[in-house]
This record gives sequence, structure tokens and C-alpha cells, in this order.
Amino acid sequence: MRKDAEALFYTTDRRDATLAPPTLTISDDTLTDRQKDVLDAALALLVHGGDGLTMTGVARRASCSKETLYKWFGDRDGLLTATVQWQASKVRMVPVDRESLDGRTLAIALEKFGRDWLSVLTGDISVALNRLAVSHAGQEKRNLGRIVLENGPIGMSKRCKPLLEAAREAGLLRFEDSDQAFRTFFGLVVRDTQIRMLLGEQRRPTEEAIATQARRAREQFFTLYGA
Amino acid sequence: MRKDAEALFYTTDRRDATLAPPTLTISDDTLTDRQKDVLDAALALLVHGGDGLTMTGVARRASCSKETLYKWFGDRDGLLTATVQWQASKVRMVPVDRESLDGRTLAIALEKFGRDWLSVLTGDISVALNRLAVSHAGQEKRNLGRIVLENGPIGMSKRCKPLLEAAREAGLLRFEDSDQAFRTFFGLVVRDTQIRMLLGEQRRPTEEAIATQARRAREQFFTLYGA
DNA sequence: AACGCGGCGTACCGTACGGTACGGTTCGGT
DNA sequence: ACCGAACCGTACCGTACGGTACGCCGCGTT
Repeated sequence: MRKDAEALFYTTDRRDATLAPPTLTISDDTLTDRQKDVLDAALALLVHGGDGLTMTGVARRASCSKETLYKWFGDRDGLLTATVQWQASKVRMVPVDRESLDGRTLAIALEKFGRDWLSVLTGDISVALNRLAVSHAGQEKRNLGRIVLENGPIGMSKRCKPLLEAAREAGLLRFEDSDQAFRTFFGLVVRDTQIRMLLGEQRRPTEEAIATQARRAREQFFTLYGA
Repeated sequence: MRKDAEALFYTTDRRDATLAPPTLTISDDTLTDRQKDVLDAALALLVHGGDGLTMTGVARRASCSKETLYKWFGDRDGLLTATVQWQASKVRMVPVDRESLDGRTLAIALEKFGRDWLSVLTGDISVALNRLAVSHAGQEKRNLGRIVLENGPIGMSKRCKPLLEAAREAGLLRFEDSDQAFRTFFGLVVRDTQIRMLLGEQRRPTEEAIATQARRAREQFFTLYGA
């Protein structure tokens, strides 16, 4: 099925299963500008309504030929995967520096974390991407779900846990399991917001509502885990 | 497009939009046993993998003719809607009686709430249904998302809030906004469990893990809102 | 100037699936 | 015994879409 040795990503017919896909992220420079344009077109179509993201549609929108799409991305799944990875590569949260950690900086960091997270989660692109990944996960195609997971909860966890642990060592927080602590924080921040957006609830929280919620989550988290 | 006056549910071409669909739930007796069989077949296919849920597939699995499907349910969306409603009508949580409310019974009620909720959420059927609804929500079809929402977070909220308010009146809890309180409880219970399952994470929590989590959520909720 | 390559646009093919039509069968009512 | 309604099974149609093939152009190389 795959024969063109130049295809960027090999997505289909992995018969060894089980193992992680070869690449979870696209380094920003594996893509030419033209390819980025194409992926942005795909993103735009995806956001505009999950359907409509058809090979012909992408080709038309990006003013390129379907043949080029297939040459670059192999097949439809390849294009989708690349699109998700491309978006993921754009959203890089700044890591928090663990130096100069006191109650105040920790609070600020956590609250900012929550705000950023909620902003991303409720954004059109994130909603569209998560919808796509969720759909895909229901069809033995685990790729996209994996990627979104890695750039969603798991990524958030990886960036957050060191901070929590540093805070514990600094005597600011008290918990046994940093994973449990993180997940509690996640719950306090996100609550039912994401699932409601995914299920089509129209109302998107304002920036102010997000800020309020992040602050409340931070307060509650401190109540539960503060030393 | 629709012409058969006998179709159970009118799903398509509602040009008035905005308003809620005529029925959000199927009363258990609007369906004949045969129809229930058909919907169960659809559910089975849906759980087995989001694709495969094709009209021909349902017909074959339920040993009925496609014509009958169309006569009963109008079109594909009608079948899906009916399927989701049918499942929703099966999962009826017992409401908690608000009499004899003290700290202990409240704790037990909340914890059981959390356990039941997590069990449902992580079940195959719930995951499949939520995936379907999420997919649909990405395609201007707001029906399914609406129904799942109503039987998910919103339904949970409707059943939970009276309990919380009763507990507040009994002096057991302290909060301003019962909605905020509920959503916090939701967050403490669900955390990132649901989104991870939806995105295809294989590991499904054991009954024991669920019980542990429900207990922790209850404890944390009391810490935050206990009087 | 000649050539080749990468890419655009379009036409084309195969298939899967939603939806319809129709003949045959069962079954309840009269 | 007869009739009609409901329903099964299957064949059929139209379309949408994934994937392929091909002609053409623009451009860099020699």
C-alpha cells in the first residue's frame, strides 16, 4: 500500500501494533512552509466542522493537488496525524522555573497553569482536535488519541508534577502521591468544562470566568494540600 | 424527505433550530420488544467499534430488514438518537432520599454517587456513546450531544444539587452556589478519567480503584465544603 | 535551448454506505 | 378460507469520498 519512500510519516499497516508510533511530535522544521500551509488549511476545515475535512476539501482550500497530499502524507490518516502533531507543536507551554519557590510564586504558577489550560481547552481548535481524536479512538485507530492524550492530560501532568514535587520539598505542599495530587488539581480546574464543550454545549466561558475558576481551583487545591 | 407519518421520532430537517428536540427521553413503553432488540443490536455494534454501526449492519445483526429500520426510525440519525435514548432510559440512578440526613448518611450518599458515576463513565457502553455524541457534536448535529449531556453532567447535577442543598439546610455543608459546589464535586470524582478513556486509554480502573477514588473525592469535598 | 522535476488541476475508478423498492412469508382478524 | 398488514431478505440506486492517473505549467539546472 505504501510505496513512496519519500512520504514523511508512515501511519498505516503497522502490524507490530502495541508499540508507540514512531513519532509523537513533529519538530517544527521537518515541514516546509508550504506543508505548514496545507496543515493549517486542514486545521481550518477541521475547526469549521468535523466533516468537510475531506481530502478534496483540503486540496481545494490549500490550492494544492490531491496527489501532492498523498505524496506528502501517505493517506488520509497520515494527513490527520500530521495535522494534530502540527497543532501540538504550536502549543508549547512555558515550563515553570523551580527556583525561587515560595507560597506566592507557587500560587501564581498554579493559577496561571489553570488559566492557560482552560483557555486552550475551551478554544475552537482544541475542541475540534479532541473531537477528532475521540472519534478516531472509537475505531481501533489509537494514533490520534494517543497524541492528543500526550499533549493533553499527560503533557500537563509531566509539566506540573515537577512543580508540585518541588513545592513539597520546599515544605509548601503536603501529599503522598504526586500523581494523585496532580489529578486532583486537574479535576478542580477542568471539572465538567471539557466534556460539556465536547458534547456541543455552546457557551464558552469568558476569560473572566476562566480566571475566576483558576483562582478557585488554586485556593481549593491549597486547602486540600497546603502544608 | 420524511413522509411516513408513523415514524416514531422526527429527527431531521428541523428548520426552527434553537429549540430543544421534541423528546429527550424515550419512555420505556413507547418501544415494542422487537424495537428494543433492534436498539440493543445497535448498541452492541456501537460498543464493538464506532464504525460497523451501519444500517445494513444493524439490520443483519438484529435480523430485520433495512426497510423496517427506516419505517421505525426515519433515518440513520433517528436510529442513533433512539439508541442513545434507549440506553439513557436504562440507566436510572436511584435518587437519594433527603430525609434522615446526617453527616454519615450524606457521606455515604455522596460516595455511592461517585462510585456509581465512575462505574458508568468507564463502562464500554458509556464510552462508546459519549464518543458517538462527541463526534456528532462536531457536525452541527447537536441532538446526540444534547441527550448525552442531559443524561450525563446535567442529569447528575439535577440529582445531586437537591441533596447538596438539603445538606446545607441541615447545616452539614457550607457553600454559596450549589452549582459551583456540584461542579467541584464532579471534578473531584471524575478528574481526567473520562477524557482519558474517550481518547482511547486502555486501562480501565478496577472497581476497587473506583471505590478508592470515590472515597477520596468525598473526603476532599467535605474538607472543602464541610461545615 | 532543452530537459526534468515538483506541483497544480481535473478527470477518473472503486467501494462503502444511506436510502428505496419489491417479492415472498408469517400472522392476526373476519 | 381469505385478506391485509407487518416484516424479512435481497437487490438496487445515487452519491460521497478515498485513492490514482495524467496532462500541463513554472522553474531551476546544464
